[in-house]
Amino acid sequence: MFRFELLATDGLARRGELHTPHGVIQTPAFMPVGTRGAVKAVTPRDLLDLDAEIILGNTYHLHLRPGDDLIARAGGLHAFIGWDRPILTDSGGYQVFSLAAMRRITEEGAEFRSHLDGSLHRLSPESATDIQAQLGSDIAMVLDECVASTAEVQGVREAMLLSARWARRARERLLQLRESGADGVSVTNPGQAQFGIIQGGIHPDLRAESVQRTVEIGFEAYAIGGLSVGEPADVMYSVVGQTTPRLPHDRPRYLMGTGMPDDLIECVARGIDMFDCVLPTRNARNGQLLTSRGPLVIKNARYAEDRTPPDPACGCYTCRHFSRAYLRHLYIAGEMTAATLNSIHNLYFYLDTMRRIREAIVFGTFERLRQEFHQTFSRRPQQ
RNA sequence: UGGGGGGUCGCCAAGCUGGUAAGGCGCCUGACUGUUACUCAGGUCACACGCAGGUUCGAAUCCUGCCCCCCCAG
Repeated sequence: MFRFELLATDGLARRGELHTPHGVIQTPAFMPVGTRGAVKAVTPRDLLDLDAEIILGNTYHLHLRPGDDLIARAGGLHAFIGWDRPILTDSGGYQVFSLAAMRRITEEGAEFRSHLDGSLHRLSPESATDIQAQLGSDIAMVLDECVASTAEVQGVREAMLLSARWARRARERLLQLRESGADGVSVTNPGQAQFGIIQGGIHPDLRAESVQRTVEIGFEAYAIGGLSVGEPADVMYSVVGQTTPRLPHDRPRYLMGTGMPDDLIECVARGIDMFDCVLPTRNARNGQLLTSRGPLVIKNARYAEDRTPPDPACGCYTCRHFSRAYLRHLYIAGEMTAATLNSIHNLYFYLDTMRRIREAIVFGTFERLRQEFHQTFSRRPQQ
């Protein structure tokens, strides 16, 4: 059911197709994040119009609310949220990191204080796997421990080793579920794939060891976690560049949580096939539009009477119909349509960039696209 | 006309047993990378406290007069 087909390469960049129970994903791919079963501010119809081929959901968040049991009874996450294309569920590993103040880590797993009501919850490699089986996503992630890239080497090493031990348990659990199921666990998507996660911070030797320990377990694909968490961009590129050559050539590589548009190009250039990031949607809600020339802060006063579209080069619904002046007004006035229109634009920009990347790889012009992109795109806000 | 209350930054609002003007909102920037539509960080922000005098070393704070606003009663 799950299958990855490598269609073409251009340098280290790869063009492929990922087959899942709910359809095919063209890679390199960007996956919009829909933590709680919804990509914030947009409708599934918008996502279809944008031609998003896969979205994310989050194990931790959906487990707390509305609960994976409820979702399983509803027929699984796809049925529950009205989205019949592929879904990837993150394991909650990132919440181990982002909710650091509210959790405790042991060999067994992670204990969380719910950010909703303070109640205590446990997430183990096994339960994170069970929860995702009930959600019925097409791709499940193993539970891992993500640490800050600036953490002490020893701590990074321990987290990497723990993540590897957890990965083995998660895999064993999944195989067990595939064999015979388990009491109280509904497997709502028998064709679900499971990705392992490479950790090791910014240390090449730890990354190498993590790859070895994770790959020997055997997963449908491998993700690189623990990046874009504070380290400079060039350090991140370097770690990616040192890690992908060690990963199986015939399996997808998924860089978790990244990034800015130029990050995507640079990491495709280093052999990454899949990305997800909250940046386009979160920043849209905070008034930052990402354009071919760089970030545009739509809330700035300078756009108060600017009747041009956010990005004249963009073909999205927002840019075809609305002016910077109007979008600024919506943002300043606190209209929720601002979040919607901005999110549509940013997602279009990301997805369209991926389309152009895919096309360039096929035509063998990826390097030229990469250079042109850097020539026009600047991380500094522009007008 | 009588009685009561009040006039401090664009708005709201501390201070008013005198000692040399809080804060909030707004506005302007920025941050945001496996997401609480959250939030955070800077900046701007009254040689000035309705007006005019007086007392005092010193007054938004005390005194006098005037102007204006609100409420109640006519």
